[in-house]
Amino acid sequence: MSIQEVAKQAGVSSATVSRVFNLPDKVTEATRERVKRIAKALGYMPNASARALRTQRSRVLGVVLPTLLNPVFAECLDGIASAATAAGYAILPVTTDYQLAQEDQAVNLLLAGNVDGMILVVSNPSTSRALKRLQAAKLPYVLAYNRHTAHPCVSVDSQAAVVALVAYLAQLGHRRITLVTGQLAASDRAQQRLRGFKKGMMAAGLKTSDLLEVPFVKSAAQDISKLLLIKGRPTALVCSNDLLAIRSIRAAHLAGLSVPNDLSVVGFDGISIGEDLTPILSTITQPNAEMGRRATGLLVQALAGGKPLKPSSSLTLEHAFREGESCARPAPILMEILKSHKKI
Amino acid sequence: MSIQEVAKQAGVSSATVSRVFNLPDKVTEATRERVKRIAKALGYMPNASARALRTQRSRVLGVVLPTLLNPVFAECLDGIASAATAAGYAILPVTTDYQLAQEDQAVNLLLAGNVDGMILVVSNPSTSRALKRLQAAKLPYVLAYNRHTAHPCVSVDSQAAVVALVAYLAQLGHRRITLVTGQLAASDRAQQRLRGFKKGMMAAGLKTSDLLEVPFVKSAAQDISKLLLIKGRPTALVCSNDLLAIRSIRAAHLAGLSVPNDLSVVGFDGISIGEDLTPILSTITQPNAEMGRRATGLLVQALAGGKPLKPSSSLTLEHAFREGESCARPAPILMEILKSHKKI
DNA sequence: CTGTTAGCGCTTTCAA
DNA sequence: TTGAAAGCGCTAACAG
Repeated sequence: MSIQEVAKQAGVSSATVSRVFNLPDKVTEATRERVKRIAKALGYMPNASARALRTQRSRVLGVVLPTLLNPVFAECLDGIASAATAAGYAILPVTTDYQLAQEDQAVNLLLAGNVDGMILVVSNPSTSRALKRLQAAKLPYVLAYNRHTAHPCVSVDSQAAVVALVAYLAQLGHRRITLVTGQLAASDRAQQRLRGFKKGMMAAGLKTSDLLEVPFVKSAAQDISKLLLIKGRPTALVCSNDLLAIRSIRAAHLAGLSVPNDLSVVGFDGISIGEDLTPILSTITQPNAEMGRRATGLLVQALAGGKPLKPSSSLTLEHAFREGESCARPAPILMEILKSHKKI
Repeated sequence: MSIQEVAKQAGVSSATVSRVFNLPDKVTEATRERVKRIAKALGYMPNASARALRTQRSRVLGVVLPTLLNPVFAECLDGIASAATAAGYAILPVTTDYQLAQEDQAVNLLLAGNVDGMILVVSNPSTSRALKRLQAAKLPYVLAYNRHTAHPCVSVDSQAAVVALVAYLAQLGHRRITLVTGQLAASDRAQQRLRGFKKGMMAAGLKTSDLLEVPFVKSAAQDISKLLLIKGRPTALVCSNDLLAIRSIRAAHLAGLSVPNDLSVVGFDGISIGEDLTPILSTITQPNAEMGRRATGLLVQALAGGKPLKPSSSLTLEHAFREGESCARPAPILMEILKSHKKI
């Protein structure tokens, strides 16, 4: 079903049919209606490839994400998808599994796919070769979650969030707080959160060396539970993301500790499932879907204007602390015991 | 960077350049290498739209899913994405939020997007208008999760799984088992699981009327907890999906019951996060990523053969029961109390 | 307001 | 083995 067929049936030229769909004002109402009717009857749908070839714009947005298995990114993609659809764009998502090599491949794939622009979450904007390629290709793009002065980003201020969180925990009475993080090298977010943690600990006058890097997802709960079995164990865990927080709660269980009575656990991300858990996950929430929507909005706007997206158009969205049920004041008795251990 | 440019620089015709990439055997090694070298130096990438227009195949697969917010489908999409990429296809996902109207729209959108085929999870294959359209358009497609003799499907035998599950619970000693389900009308899976439940209860000689339909996600935990506060409450909950199971565990908590001591909760889906929870979710697991991969494989194969995908090529994948920690033998004392309540 | 026409970049006969 | 040329379906000057 091509435009020619419709034109023939309607007794007009293909140009007129094209106008009916793209510049309806430039066609008489009479012909417009007739053409529409016939097009509909024939089930005509414009050929996207032909249109893209002719206009040099595919109306497709590439999306590069670490994984869909972490609900953070699934939620974000959901936001991207809805905003893109609303703006008349299709999306073409690719995952990288946090691997730099795959990041490169992903960008290549999308470049080859003629996308008009890209939304991406990279490991680290400073070192990403994929980003360099993108800039070389002069393709409009926007980063999500990443935060870097040299790139247009939509993100939250993770560092400030964690600073405030540590202050809150300290104020609750926690003195032994450990940061549980995934591979620091794999994510600038993890690094920012670490900086926030150090800063917060310093500000609270607490020693800041308590950090547990959990590189392997599989053994995370075991690794964390080991930490909880030692004398002078932490009374609170600040987890770099919600998935780690969930595993930390499991680790507490494995170590025979109850959350939040024996151990406070706080996450970061605000994945929606956290609200349904028992205990409800205490966490710093990010507006994940909104993050995707805003990133998409920025990109679509840039595309419409034909302008390159400037780093100065970066957006910092609001985060929030969700109290939840996995975080509490440390039990006074527990504090005494731990203190005495310290003295030994 | 067009093929013409490469041709000119290499001193050959565009046809030869095209052959170098598509039919390399039909070109002398010498020219092949030279063209490749120059193409690489120029950063040439074939234009996907032009190729699609010319060949009438976009190498894009449409994907229609209810939502990305349920990890089941995120996991499945992950499988689809990896299989599609491996086969040289891009994917174009659209979500329907379980709405029939959006299902229609989604299919239209993808049809307009010139996809070569579609993988979809619909509400109900029997009644789906979207599927009719697809068939009318003669576009190859395959359903995932859905199960219907008139369509090519990749699924698990939910009904049999639940029959076996109920038998297992009965054998553990449970007599009061309630099925917790989402909107039955919105999903054929829910209906199949219900059938399995009824069949299983019947086989175990238990009364089968215990069913709780929870239409609103928001209030799910509250709704379920009400059920748990009545006299003669169930000792086991069979949940139609893992998200409901998670909310049921919360409901138990709200009702002051502990899982699995006071109440057994079993889910359905096998979302990966279930293994990290405390208690580990007892559930019937489906191979979600594999489901996506197999569906993609079937579709890609059909596309390669130029054959329509027949219902007879449907695949039933293996499900399994994951014991987990949210399911146990009912406490004997509890049974006594409940029995006495029944007598009152 | 409408039609004619050129051509987007690629693949694929057909000839050489 | 390679090249010439047509044409996929559409849009956008340009002319009328």
